[in-house]
Amino acid sequence: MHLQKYEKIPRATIARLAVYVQELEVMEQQGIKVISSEKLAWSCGVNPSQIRKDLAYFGEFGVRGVGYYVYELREAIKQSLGLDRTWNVVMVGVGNLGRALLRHQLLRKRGFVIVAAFDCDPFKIGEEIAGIEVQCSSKLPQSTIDMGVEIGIITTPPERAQRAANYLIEGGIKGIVNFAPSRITAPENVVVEYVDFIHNLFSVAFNITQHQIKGLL
Amino acid sequence: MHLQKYEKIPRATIARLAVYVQELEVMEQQGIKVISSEKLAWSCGVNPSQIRKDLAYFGEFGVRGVGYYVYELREAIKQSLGLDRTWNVVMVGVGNLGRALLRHQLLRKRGFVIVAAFDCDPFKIGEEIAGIEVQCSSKLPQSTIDMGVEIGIITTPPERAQRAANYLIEGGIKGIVNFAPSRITAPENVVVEYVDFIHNLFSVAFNITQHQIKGLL
DNA sequence: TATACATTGTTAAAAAATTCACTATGCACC
DNA sequence: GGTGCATAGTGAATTTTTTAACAATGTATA
Repeated sequence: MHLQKYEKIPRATIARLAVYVQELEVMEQQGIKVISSEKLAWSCGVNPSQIRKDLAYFGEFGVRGVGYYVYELREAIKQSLGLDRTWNVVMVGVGNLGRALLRHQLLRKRGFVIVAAFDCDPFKIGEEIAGIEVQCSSKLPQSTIDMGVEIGIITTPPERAQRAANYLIEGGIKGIVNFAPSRITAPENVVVEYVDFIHNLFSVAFNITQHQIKGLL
Repeated sequence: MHLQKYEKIPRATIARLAVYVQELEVMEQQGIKVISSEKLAWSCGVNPSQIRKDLAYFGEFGVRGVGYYVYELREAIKQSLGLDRTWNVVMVGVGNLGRALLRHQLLRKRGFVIVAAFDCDPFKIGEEIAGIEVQCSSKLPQSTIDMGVEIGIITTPPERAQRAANYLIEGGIKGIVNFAPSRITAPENVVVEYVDFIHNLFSVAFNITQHQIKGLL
């Protein structure tokens, strides 16, 4: 096992590594066996040094004068990110987005297996989606403890996100991905990550506006 | 209208401004009229200076010794981001995620109105979701031109993302939000933004692993 | 009107991230 | 085995972003 240099790794590096994995998989499917940092950089839209630096946090994976072996690099990155295993996930809040995620194939393909789904709406409880039966939220803490679940996904409306988080925390969860557009508070030892694609729409809207302003100057 | 100082604005600032808007709305609902950068910072999980700096890119919105008027600040930020209008959006790819977004209320609430949806699957064409009829992708370029659409959302499988992008570009779109896990190429004048929540799961998984390693040391 | 206080706006310092430039090294071919 | 070439790894320089510190200024009170 490659031993990571003990140094704080930038958040941005983690995000990029995920992109590298993605692109390496595409290359693998295309039958490409070896890739240089320059070509990989080009297809990921980053600088080649950036890639080499990002990888350097975790070890040496390339061959000088040659490049990186696609398969090996991908595996090495996945291992570095802790993705050489599967993670059990529970979901709280079975609305439109929740359903879409439950049915989403890619999650499982990436090693994230949704093992249970919870909602507080009596009309939803008992419903089966993608082979998973929706359970009452009050059962959440005990279930996650029993099943040894480590990650929770929140897809409730924003006003119920904190309550969902509390259930998850009570259930001994270690990390939360919050899709609800609201901040939540959690103890230090619980990792919280926010997903909000409205931000990306904001960003696009802003950049379009900027482009137009620049065009006028 | 507040004139933005002509200076490049960090991407991270834009993302944070979106968070500020979110939290300001929560505060407004709670009847809070005035807020200091310190309190807002606390609830957004950032540093107070950060907030003041972020806002300074766009103008002066606060009152020294008092703070910021919640309503005014929110409006000012929205205006700064180009969100004091509605944006017409089209969607390409009506799978699970696409359907969820079509039914999502928050998009419209934020001023992003999905005016048309396209898919290349004959079984989906003609279907109506949330009041929008799915059309054949080949009609996309002409439709977006006719409707004056500026933003396109791609929710196709990754292998069809580039084709979707090409249609959108042909249709004179100005910005793309790509939910498919694959990079796309577009001309300079088209803004592209990627959304991939798998990254966030990766990040959580990684951080959990790190926590545990740190715990062992 | 002056004084105290709170909090912004802003400049300077610090920290972090990115990019550059160069060194080291593996491979292919002679 | 030696030479040339390509490309990874890395330390230094640069750029960007964040944080801290403080000066400016509006409000409230006497």
